[in-house]
Amino acid sequence: MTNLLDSTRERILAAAEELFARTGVATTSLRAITALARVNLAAVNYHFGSKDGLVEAVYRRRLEPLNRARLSNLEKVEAAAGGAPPALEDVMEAFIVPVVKLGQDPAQGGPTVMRLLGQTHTEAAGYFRTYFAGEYREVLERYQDVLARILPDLPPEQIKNRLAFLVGAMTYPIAERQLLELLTGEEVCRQDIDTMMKQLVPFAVAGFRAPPVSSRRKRASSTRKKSSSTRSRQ
Amino acid sequence: MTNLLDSTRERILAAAEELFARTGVATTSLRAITALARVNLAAVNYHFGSKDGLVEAVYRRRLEPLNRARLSNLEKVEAAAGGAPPALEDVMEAFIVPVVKLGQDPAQGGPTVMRLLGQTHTEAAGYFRTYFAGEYREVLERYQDVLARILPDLPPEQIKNRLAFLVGAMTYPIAERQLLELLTGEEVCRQDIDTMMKQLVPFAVAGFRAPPVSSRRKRASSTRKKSSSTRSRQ
DNA sequence: TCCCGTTTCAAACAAGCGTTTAATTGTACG
DNA sequence: CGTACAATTAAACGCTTGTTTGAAACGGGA
Repeated sequence: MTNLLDSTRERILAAAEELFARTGVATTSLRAITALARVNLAAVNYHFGSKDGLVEAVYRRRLEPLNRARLSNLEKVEAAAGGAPPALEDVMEAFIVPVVKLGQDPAQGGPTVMRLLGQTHTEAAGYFRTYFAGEYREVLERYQDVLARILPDLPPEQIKNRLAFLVGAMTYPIAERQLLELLTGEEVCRQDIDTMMKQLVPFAVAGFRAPPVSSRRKRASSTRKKSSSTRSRQ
Repeated sequence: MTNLLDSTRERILAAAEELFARTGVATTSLRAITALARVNLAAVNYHFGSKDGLVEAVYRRRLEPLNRARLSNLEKVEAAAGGAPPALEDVMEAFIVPVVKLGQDPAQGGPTVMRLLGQTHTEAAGYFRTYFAGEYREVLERYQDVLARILPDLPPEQIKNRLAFLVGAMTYPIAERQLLELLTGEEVCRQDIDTMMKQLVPFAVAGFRAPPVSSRRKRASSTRKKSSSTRSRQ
């Protein structure tokens, strides 16, 4: 049967993860993967059936623990709060911190896997849709429910939107770390992603606490006076 | 010389934009593009030199006006404020609204181009790095300077980080609209992207106004050991 | 030892890719 | 008209892609 270390299978997964994270799924050939893994080309089809099967395996290995951690973190936060709505900041951390830990722990993939996750919602969107949408949806719905209790004045669809903002704010800097370097100078990159993700917590907390956007009137007064310009053309 | 309507060139651009937005650059073949444009295969290399040249042309056509609008919007906001720091909300709108307008105006590309832009920072990152990094960087630096004046207590690197959060929060829902549908139900998609982007403004305003994260004291690490005390703020 | 299922291997496969060629058509101008 | 240049076309180029094949090597149980 399969060895516990299963060198071939594991090395294919590691090499594929590395290359997928670096240059994307579509542009990574099986030959590049098997060369890096120092394994025969046919081994991929033998162990994973197809390239698609390999892609699914690569992502599943990382996404499942991540989603499990997010759910269990949320349960803990709720349990600690008793029956009352938990603190918004705790909920944000329950969602964000598992990603930070993923990036910190080489056994879970380390920095490489962060870039891999960043591609989940773009390059690998097809596979994601096919294989993981259900599980991820469950996670988001759970968080949405809790957030609705914390922010009873915020309409459900605005909660959903802000959750999407949060996912984007988390995903983009992870995926585009090196691009960010070009765009904003080196300082963003000299600090590690962990620091950045921790700074995301107060940003998201404040964003969620922003007053609801009233649907009939275009804008209600924000937290501060807003004078000056009428809305000018583009 | 080139015709003003230049049917061949324009139809290649339109078809490529459509397919790039739908399935990405790497997985879109020149044959698929020319078939959709009902144009000969060799026309791409004749008019654009290579596939890379086509990719650059497709993105340049949309990115240049977008960045120009963001810069001129910012100038207007600053001019309207006189010498004083402009309102944060105006600055956020100056950054976000051009994207909304892009999605509303079919002449500028409409919804298709929104998905295209969503891929800018992932799939097309290579081309982006090569051709557009400089221009985009200039835009971000200008905004960063203005934000530094509005939020003097926020360290520059945290401004950069929050700008990255903003870009992500804007990019992701645009790029992954259909994925969002699967994840959070249909409501997110029944409303249009424009509404969503407008809701992003107060979210981002509040996020930027969040107090700076002090660098020396680091938060207790995990969700496990943490009192769920409400953080006083706002 | 032999056997048998599992795993590895080199080689080849058809299909699709971006690009190039050389010939043809279209079109404006002297 | 005829010439010159721009644009289009069908066909082919060489190369890479994911996948399959059939044989070789491995590794414990009888």
